[in-house]
Amino acid sequence: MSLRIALLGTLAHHGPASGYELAKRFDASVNFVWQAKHSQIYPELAKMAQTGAVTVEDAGGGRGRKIYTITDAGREEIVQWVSGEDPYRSVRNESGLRGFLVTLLPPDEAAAVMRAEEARHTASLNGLLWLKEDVAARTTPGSPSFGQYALDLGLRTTRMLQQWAADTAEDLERRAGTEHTP
Amino acid sequence: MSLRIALLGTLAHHGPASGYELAKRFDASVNFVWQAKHSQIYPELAKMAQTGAVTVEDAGGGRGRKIYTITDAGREEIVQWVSGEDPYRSVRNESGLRGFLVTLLPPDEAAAVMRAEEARHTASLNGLLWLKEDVAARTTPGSPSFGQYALDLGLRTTRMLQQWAADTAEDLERRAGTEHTP
DNA sequence: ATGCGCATGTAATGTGTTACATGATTAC
DNA sequence: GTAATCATGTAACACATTACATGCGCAT
Repeated sequence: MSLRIALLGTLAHHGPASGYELAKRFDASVNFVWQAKHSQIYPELAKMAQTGAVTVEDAGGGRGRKIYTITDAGREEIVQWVSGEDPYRSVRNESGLRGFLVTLLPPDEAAAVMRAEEARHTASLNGLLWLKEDVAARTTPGSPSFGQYALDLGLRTTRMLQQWAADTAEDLERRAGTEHTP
Repeated sequence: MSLRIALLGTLAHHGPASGYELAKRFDASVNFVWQAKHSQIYPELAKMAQTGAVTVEDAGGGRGRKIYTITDAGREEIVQWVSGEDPYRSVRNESGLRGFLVTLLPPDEAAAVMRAEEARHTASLNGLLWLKEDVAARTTPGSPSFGQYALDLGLRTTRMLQQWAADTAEDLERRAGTEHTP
């Protein structure tokens, strides 16, 4: 369900697109909250076309390129989902899982793992900051602006993760230093 | 793979447990980074017993209760995974996805959705703070302390999400106020 | 005896990943 | 001509959720 909604949202925000374009947009925006490969996106688009959430039209380019456009029914689906009262929130955070397990390594090795995570987060933070400038440059100030809140969330999440990795690494390094090597 | 590792990690941190206990521990700790239902946990434990990552022993209670214990091979699997160089980090954040889509609602409705999210995060933050006190009370100060970094990550994540929901709601409310109703 | 919490599992279905397969257009 | 990028799809497999099914022990 969530993938379907995420795709509809992307179509609603940025307008009609081909499956390929959609996959790239996905990578460049929703990516830090939801991920999907093209092999999952294509069948989902076909399914949505059948149920009337999107319309398809054939276009040139590549091997039979298709453009998908969201319908009113599709928009209605988004509204229903967003304002829905389902209390369950699915969560998956592989970086966080590492944090759970890192204490099982000796402090010095654990610290190295966390420094690597920190570097990874720094890199994606730079990517997001670049994206933000890019979006700001193309947006009229004061307008609703696509994915503004989501981008903000992405920045906050990445900064938090980076900071956590750095603090954890520091703590582990301190421990490794004061350790009585057995 | 990640579920397997998360289960092994839970066994390594808290010691031997039955599938049922493990499922509850999972809910109470790893929950905010990884989720799993008992129907996924039981078969995975059976599989791990076959490959020698854990050992099983039968115990009383219920309908044939079984206790699982991590082996050295299981610990080695964790170490390999944590220090592994796989750059892919799977992410799934349904709360975040809502943030992406909320701008598709009229500002006042969107604000209400975000206020509801904020309340949800406040509730889970309280749960984590309670958990933290509970853990602190049972842990010797200065010791490595199980899942310390992960709990810290949980607190930071939840606080960040709560703050983001509040800020977003505020912004949306401001917009709803200054709006020229069409 | 009725319901609740402990306890374990399976079956059907849905979602997601990896690998395979194909072909057009553009730049060098 | 050949490599990269655009472009779409399927098949096999792995992972996850929902629903079904069972049974013990304890409290009311």
